This record gives sequence, C-alpha cells and structure tokens, in this order.
Amino acid sequence: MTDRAAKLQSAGVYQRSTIRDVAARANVSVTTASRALNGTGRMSEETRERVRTVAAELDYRPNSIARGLVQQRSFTLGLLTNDTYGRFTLPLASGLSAAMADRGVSVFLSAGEYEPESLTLNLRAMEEKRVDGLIIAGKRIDRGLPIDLPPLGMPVVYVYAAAPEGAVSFVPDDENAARAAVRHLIGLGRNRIAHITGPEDFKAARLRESGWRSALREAGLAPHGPAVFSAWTEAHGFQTARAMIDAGGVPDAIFCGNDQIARGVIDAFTLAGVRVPQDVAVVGFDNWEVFAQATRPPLTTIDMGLPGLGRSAGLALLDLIDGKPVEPGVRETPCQLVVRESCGANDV
Amino acid sequence: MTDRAAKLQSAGVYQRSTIRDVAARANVSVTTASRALNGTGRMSEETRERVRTVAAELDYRPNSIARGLVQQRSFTLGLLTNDTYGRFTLPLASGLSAAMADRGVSVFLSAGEYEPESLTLNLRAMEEKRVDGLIIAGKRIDRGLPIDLPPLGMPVVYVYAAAPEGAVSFVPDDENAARAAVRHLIGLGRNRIAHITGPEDFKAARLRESGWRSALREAGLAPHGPAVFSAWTEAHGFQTARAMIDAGGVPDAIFCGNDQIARGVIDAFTLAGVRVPQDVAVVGFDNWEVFAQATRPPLTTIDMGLPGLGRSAGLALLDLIDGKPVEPGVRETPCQLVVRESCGANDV
DNA sequence: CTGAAAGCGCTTACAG
DNA sequence: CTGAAAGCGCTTACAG
Repeated sequence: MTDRAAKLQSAGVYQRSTIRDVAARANVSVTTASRALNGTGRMSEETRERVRTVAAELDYRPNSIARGLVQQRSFTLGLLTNDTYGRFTLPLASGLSAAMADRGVSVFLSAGEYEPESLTLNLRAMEEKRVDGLIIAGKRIDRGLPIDLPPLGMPVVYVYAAAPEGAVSFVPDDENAARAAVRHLIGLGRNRIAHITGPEDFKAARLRESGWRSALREAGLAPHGPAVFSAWTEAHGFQTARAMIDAGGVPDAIFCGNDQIARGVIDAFTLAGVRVPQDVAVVGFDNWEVFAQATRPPLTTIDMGLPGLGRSAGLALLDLIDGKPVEPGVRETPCQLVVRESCGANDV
Repeated sequence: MTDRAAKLQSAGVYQRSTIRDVAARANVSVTTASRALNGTGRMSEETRERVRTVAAELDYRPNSIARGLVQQRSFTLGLLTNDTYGRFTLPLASGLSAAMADRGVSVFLSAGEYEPESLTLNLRAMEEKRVDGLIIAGKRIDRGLPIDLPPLGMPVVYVYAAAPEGAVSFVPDDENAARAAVRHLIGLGRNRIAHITGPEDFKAARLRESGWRSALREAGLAPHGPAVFSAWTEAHGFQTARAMIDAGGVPDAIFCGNDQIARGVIDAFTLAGVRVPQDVAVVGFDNWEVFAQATRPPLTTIDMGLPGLGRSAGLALLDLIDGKPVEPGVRETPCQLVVRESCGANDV
C-alpha cells in the first residue's frame, strides 16, 4: 500500500481498487488487464475470464478520469438551458441521460434563467471538465440562449432552440402535429374548426396555425374565422371562448395552441352550459399532464415526445463527437396525438 | 508539437493549450506556472502576473480531469432523482448548479422515473466518473428512491426525500410554513378556517395539517371541521368546496395543502357565486406559478424556496467532501408566504 | 523564490 | 498471446 493510500484509508476515505490491483491478483500485466476488461486485443478466453472475475471480486470500477486523460475524452456531455421552469427541460434531460447512461456517458446540467453570468460560469466549469460536447436547449424554437456563446471548440447540438446556420438541431414537427390534430377532428365529423393559440411572434404558434390551415384545406374546409393569437394562457382561452359564446358563433371544434389555452376554453364553455365534446370538441397541444388530465373531460392533445427529442439529440451529438458524418440542419421529429375524451372519439 | 497533437489538429480537432505551453511562454517551470495560476506558493508578484497574463493570452483552461487525477477529486457532483416531472427537480437543480458553478463544481443529472435499472446505470456511470459526492432528491419527504443504493463510499446529502438514520438531509419546514399561512388568514380577521389537503399518508400533508391546528390553537380558535384529506388534485378541491356549499357550511377561509387543490376550490366557489376573497379567503401551498397565477384571483401561497434548498444541500455536501464536520439530521429550511389576492390582503 | 521529478490510473503504440 | 514503457496534463513533496 502506498503512503497516500494509507493516509487516505486512515482518514476514513474509502479506497477503490485500481487496475493494478486487478492485474496483480489475476497474475497478468496491467496491459493485459486493461485489454481484458475493455474487450480489446486478442487473448485466451481463459485469461479474459479470469481478469473479469477478479475485477468483479474486487468490485473494480475503472477510473474514467484516468481513462479520459489518455483518450482525450471525458465521456461527459453538458446540457445548457435557460428553462428553469422545468416544463421542457426535465423530460428532455431524462430522455437524454437515460440514453447516454447506456453508453457510459454522463451529463452535466446547467440551468439558469436570465442569468448570463451564471450560464457563463457553468460553461467555463464544463470547459474545464473537458466535456466532449454540448446540448443547448431553449424554451422556444425561435430563440437561442440569452448569452452569446464564445467559440466552443467542441461539437454542439441544439434542441428546442434556434440554431446558427449549419448547426445540427432538433425541434418537434409542430406543423404536422397540428395537421394531425385537426385531421382527427375532421375524422370525427367536425367541420367548423377554430384555432386559438399563442403570440404570433412565436414560430411554434405560426407553424401550428399553418398546420391547422393545411389540414382544413386538404379536407376542402374553410377555417372557422381567423386564428386568434395571444398569450399562451388559460385566460386567453377563457376570454376567447367567452367572446365566441357572446357573439353566438360557437364552432363545433377548437384546436388550441397549448393545453393551458384549451383548459381556459373548456372552463368557459362548461360555465356557459356548452357541452364538451358533444357541442364542441377541443384539442390541446403539449400533453402537460397536470392540465390535460385535470380538464373535465380529460384533454385530447399532442405529445411532443420530449424524452425522445433529448435522446435523439444526444445520439447525434455522440456521432459528432466520434467524428461520424452528421447532416447539418433542422431535424423535425414526429409528435403524437394522445386521444382522451375532449373530442368524443372514445364515445363511439 | 507532438505526433498526437499534429494528428488531432489535422483531424480538425481544436487543440487547447496546456500548462506546459503557458510555462514555456512565460519562461518559468511548470511547477511555478501551476502555483502562479492556483495562487499557491510564494513568488514575486511580477512572476505571478506574467504567468497569468500569458495564460489569458493563450486562453488557457486548466484541465480539471488531469487535476482531478492527482488530487483525487473530480470537482463533480451527482444529482440523482426519481422526479422526472420537473416540478421539484428543476428549481432545485438550478439553485444547486448555480451555487456549485461559483466554486468550480459541476453537477451530473440523473433523472429517471420508476426505472431502477436506469438509475443504477446512471449511478455506475457517476461512480466511474468519481463524483465527489451525491445529492439524492425525491418527490416526497417520506420516501426514498425506488432503488436500494449500494454502499456508495462517498458523501451523500438528501433533499426532499426520506433519509437513512444519521444522514444529512434538507426538507422544507412544512409545519411552520402552514402555521404562517394560517396566521396570515387570522391576521386578516378570518376565524372559521378550514383545511383541504392531500392524502394523509403523506408526511407533508400531516405536517401542514398540524401547522394549521397549532396556528388556530395559538389564536384560541377552533378548526372549522376536520381536515379533509384526499388526492393532491384540483378535483379534490373542487368537490370538497362543492360539498361545503351544498351543506351550507362555507367557512370564511380555507388553507389548502397545495395550489392545485386551491385552484379547484376557487373554481367551485366562483361557479357557485361565492366570492373569493370577499366571502372566503384561500391560501395554497407550492407557489407553482402556472396555477398560482392562473387562478382568479391570483393565489396567495407558500413558496418552498427550492433553489435555496438545492443550494444549501450542495454547500453541505461540499463541506462533507472537504471533511468538515456537518451535523447529521434533518434540516428544515424556512419557506415564504407569497401574498397575492386570494385573501384580500392587498385590498386594504 | 524556483524547479526537476514522481506520480495520479489508465491506454496504447511498440516489441517480443 | 503477452508485457514493459511512455505518456495524457496536471499537482506536490522534496531539494536547492
């Protein structure tokens, strides 16, 4: 035992076995032990097995810091986001870290809202840790982070955020998702379909509106009035539905730009005695369960598949890191319609 | 330039400068460069300055992997959680990572719901990265993670989760927060104060109920009926309020166990023409803004200060890692009442 | 005040 | 099929 090991142990620090311990116990060189454990090189099956058994006995955990130093890789990724709200980031991060863990890669999280200094500090800490690459996630698809990143000298993949020219990025396929939602309504026999959504300066709002229009066009239907753009809030949905009632122009279906708007819409109708889904069908967007499950009736809505988005981004980043060719550009990943009861689809 | 450097550079890999580059350019030994950069050792101010200037010129970033290898520290923490929902984890993680970044420490996130294998894999990846310590976060204060952690051989701090005997853990001070909420109501002249909350088998529900009782007792008031325990949902709040109306026993204030319940309560009253806050004041718990801001009127509620909780836990973990004495046990951190309009406090 | 040397725990040419 | 040696980029006794 070295002096250091003795000192650490007497200080109560748990001392891990190293590859030298494994090699010694298995009567092979460190070289052979390394190769046996990593499945590289050629050696007798017997030797490889013996080394592995010994490693298991010693509960050996390779020190990826040491490995990283020689391989010039840290097996580590950074996830940088300005969404501290959690709505997007956590599902995304969990999909990402699950996929990465399978490959021995861990991910650093740096979440900071509106605090450029904090993001910068986190970024610097990650640079010093020599992360192999970076995932940059936002909270809207047409905005980047609130800081100008310095030249990073490492691969970067963008998710749910605006990306610079030539970068690799992933966003949900808002337009097709919207089209699918509206088609669902059409398939249930609705033909006066309105759209209430978020602010027009959000690209997501524009894409969803466009999906709504094109599904109607394909079916030979006219939009029921213009789309009503405003805040992504319940209040917006509530007031707009209220206004429809007052004007006597209630449609037979409403496609909403998000679940909160849908919630407000349903509340307003319920309050006024308009029945959902009998009189008017409602679809949301996001599948944010605290809303989608809490509406009466439960909300049919679009799930953006955020964990899958995180996973895809991570895998693309890994390819980039490995120097594999990755087509630059914006990848639009498919979303899924989650059918509950707000359209009457399950009553048939 | 070494062969490796040449090869990497020709492969388009950005090559960082090392401490040797800095030392050479500043005409000092690597030893001196290291000491100058770290502020250790004694040397002329002039030398130290010169080294630092050169480091800045070369945009030198110390390789914390190499440093970690010799110092047997990775300057890295793991955050393990089974809350993929995001409600608790992300605010907590952002407070944690901000506080850690200030100290050059980065945090790995592993979030996995109900997937023991995934958590195990992530944990193993973190062990191999030699994280200096672990933060284990849950989604209720009386449950641990769904996996039995193997002996970890590293410091651990628990947050918002059950902790084993003798461990260091942090939870919000539910009982005093509840007491403060109820005192607020009493201070506004309310004296028939009911309590609607989550399932009784949640410790958080029991603590909040107990805070409600003791605030009333201190003020010489009787509880308005027994606490109504059930799900943490809007539906529970809605139905219970509805039942109060039907029974003709509407109190003049309701302290709710969370914001969702409060939301349901307010909706039911509004629907029945009972005015909030004029006829009945409502307080929630969580300060979950999508709910607390969306109720009409906006909700007065308790903020648990999750970023601060994450920060405190991180600092305690750092102390543990540094071998400083840390008192074991459960630390109950103070919460804050956020006054909005559902109690009429701002109308005075 | 400054530096040469050893070493952290691995991987990987290179040699046999 | 196997191993001795060099080296990844730092820090830190030890020596002067």
